[in-house]
Amino acid sequence: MARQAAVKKASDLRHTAEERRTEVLQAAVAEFALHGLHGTSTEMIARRIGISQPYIFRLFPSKKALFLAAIDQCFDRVETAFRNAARESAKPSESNRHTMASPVETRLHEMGHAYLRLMAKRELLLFQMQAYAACSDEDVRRKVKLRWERLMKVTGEISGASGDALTGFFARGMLMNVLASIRLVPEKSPDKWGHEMLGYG
Amino acid sequence: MARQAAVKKASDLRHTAEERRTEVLQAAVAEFALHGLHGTSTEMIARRIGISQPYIFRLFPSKKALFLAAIDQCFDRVETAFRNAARESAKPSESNRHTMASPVETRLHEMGHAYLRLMAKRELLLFQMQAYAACSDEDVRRKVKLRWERLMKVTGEISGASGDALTGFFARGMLMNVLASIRLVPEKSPDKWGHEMLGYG
DNA sequence: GGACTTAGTGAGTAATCAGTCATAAGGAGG
DNA sequence: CCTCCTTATGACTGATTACTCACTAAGTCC
Repeated sequence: MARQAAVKKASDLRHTAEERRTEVLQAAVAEFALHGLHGTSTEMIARRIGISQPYIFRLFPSKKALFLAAIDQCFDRVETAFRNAARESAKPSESNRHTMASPVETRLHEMGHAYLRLMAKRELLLFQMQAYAACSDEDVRRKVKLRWERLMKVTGEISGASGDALTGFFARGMLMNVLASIRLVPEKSPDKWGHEMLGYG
Repeated sequence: MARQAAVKKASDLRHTAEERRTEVLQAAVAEFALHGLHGTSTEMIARRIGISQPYIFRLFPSKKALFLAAIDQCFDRVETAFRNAARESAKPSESNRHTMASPVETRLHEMGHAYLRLMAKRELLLFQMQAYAACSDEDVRRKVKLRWERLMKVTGEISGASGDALTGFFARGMLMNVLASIRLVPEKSPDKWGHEMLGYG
């Protein structure tokens, strides 16, 4: 509290390199989400957290390496959200006790909601689109492909969903991504829309 | 024919401005598809068709204007393909005479195939992803949103599909876009995959 | 308090960028 | 031949870029 009037730098204190790396990664996701790999300068990322631009290159070997790390972080967050949702839906609760749905359907449905909640912040959503767009770069493509395969595998395992239901699940997710990117949402309330997107239309 | 040994420029002849505009637009789609709005330089576009970079700015007021024109062109191509597919599927043919499907299903199915054929070239596919990614720019977003609304409306009208079937149709399309962008195709043959994507899995 | 490590920066560099402008050059009509 | 319009370019500019490097300063251990 006493620091309040320290005047100068936003980042008064020295942090550990690991803390900084985390900060940079977070800022990178936010900036890359808005302007993409080529549209984002390392200067923009640095300014966002109040460090000097050269310091980025002490923490990450190159801009692309930072972008690749951001991809990993985003897929990690989705994967974690899915795992938590599946674990939650295992125990009976107010959200699923009144349905007649099969456990597989319940789990998928819960995971869909978790995805909606994650994407509501728009940052992950937009970054995802930037990652797909940057796939002409072979390194980016390799990483995104790897994480997609893993995500589909994991999702299938923890939900128990078959190939067809799984395809439908991801298809709806991707449509939602696009429509949310362009802010095109059916006239009805977005909540209802999200609900329908999950297969309850 | 006599010109063959003229040595110097790829574009020997002078063209009309309108012809050039078309060439530039085509080249722009190809380059933007690979490297995005910010990753593509006007120099790259110019080189692709053998004109000087400044001449681009005689034909289009700015790089962004060119990008916006490219968006229109791509949506036009999809829309045309859909219209043709719907018209084709109206008359009985070997591709639909043996099915028990309703006319609406037949039309949607045919339009899905038309989309697959369009996207097979990958150029439109990748450009589409770049357009979505560039939607943090308000002008881009407005244009893409407008064309999406129009495409959904037109698709509904000419196929006769209801809201739900339509959502499923576009959802599958978007999943296909993403999976094709990252070249992630189920183990099975891509043909079969495409077929399943259209709802025959 | 001195030696050493780690966090962090200021100043620079060579390259690339979108966009401007003066001007060349091809072709059509006289 | 000359005139005139359109197509097209070379040379340029000021801004921005990813990335480097020599350096400072904050902690830390003895």
